[in-house]
Amino acid sequence: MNGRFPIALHILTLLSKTEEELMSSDYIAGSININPALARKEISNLRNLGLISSKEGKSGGYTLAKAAEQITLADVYQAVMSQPVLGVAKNTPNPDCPVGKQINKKIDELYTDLDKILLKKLGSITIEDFANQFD
Amino acid sequence: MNGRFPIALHILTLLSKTEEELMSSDYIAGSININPALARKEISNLRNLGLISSKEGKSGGYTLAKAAEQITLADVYQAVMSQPVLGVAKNTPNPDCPVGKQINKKIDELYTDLDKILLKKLGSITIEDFANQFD
DNA sequence: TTTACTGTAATATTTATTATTACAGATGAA
DNA sequence: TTCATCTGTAATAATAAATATTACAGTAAA
Repeated sequence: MNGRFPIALHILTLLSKTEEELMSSDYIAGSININPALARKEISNLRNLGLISSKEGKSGGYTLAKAAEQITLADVYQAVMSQPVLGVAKNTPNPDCPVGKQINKKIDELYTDLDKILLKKLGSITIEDFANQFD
Repeated sequence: MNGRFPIALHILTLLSKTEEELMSSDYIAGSININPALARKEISNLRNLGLISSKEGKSGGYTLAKAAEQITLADVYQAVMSQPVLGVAKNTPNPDCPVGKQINKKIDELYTDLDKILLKKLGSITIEDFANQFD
């Protein structure tokens, strides 16, 4: 996984802390300490996935699109992961070698198993759970 | 995780296929289709961890340092992972924000949990198991 | 003493990530 | 109506990480 998971989780946690009022990308970016455009980009992704609502224009900003107890860390994980956790087997091994010939397939199967296990755990933790750890 | 896991797993799987004879880095690199120096670098790491034995000089090469059923994928995982699977929370969030102040710690705790789960699964699969999937 | 290996460092190249800049479009308020 | 403030998004630049390459010293067998 990459640095997007912490960022997405941070964003959603912040939003869960303010029920009604809209939060700006500047504020969010300031809390995470990243560039506002980068924050907006990730928010955009999260919005496309139905996790965040936005309002444009003056005094616009963001809120959660659903209750914090209805968003799990599995949603976050899937939002930011383009590839399986353990990375992709991106070698092109020698097809004349019995091992090389099949190893990518076998590694993919393993990764699928591991992903399932991770998702199960992540699916058991909601944003509400996570956010409740903070003061 | 990065591309090193597939490479290390490939190497150990290959070695498990030849009981006694030594295998050269050229052959190994050829099967994986990577540079021999890169293969030797990973092998060197695996050797330092007691998973591979090597012999220098003419007709030198590599063998497993222990039986394939005594090496698990958790060993491989730990050999190649310097960081937790999900990456490190490497932002330096705003310490004046209650969330920013503590989020790295909380994310680290989560990652530790997830790592444990992955290691449990990986620890249940040996190189022998994995290699037996191949013809 | 030549040949075929490993061991390792130094460096180059490529790829991925992250940051920055810029600006059009939307909305509310003076 | 026009100004200020915000989102949305693209284009680009900068940085960091992964991977590949080259080179060669050291070791051991023949």
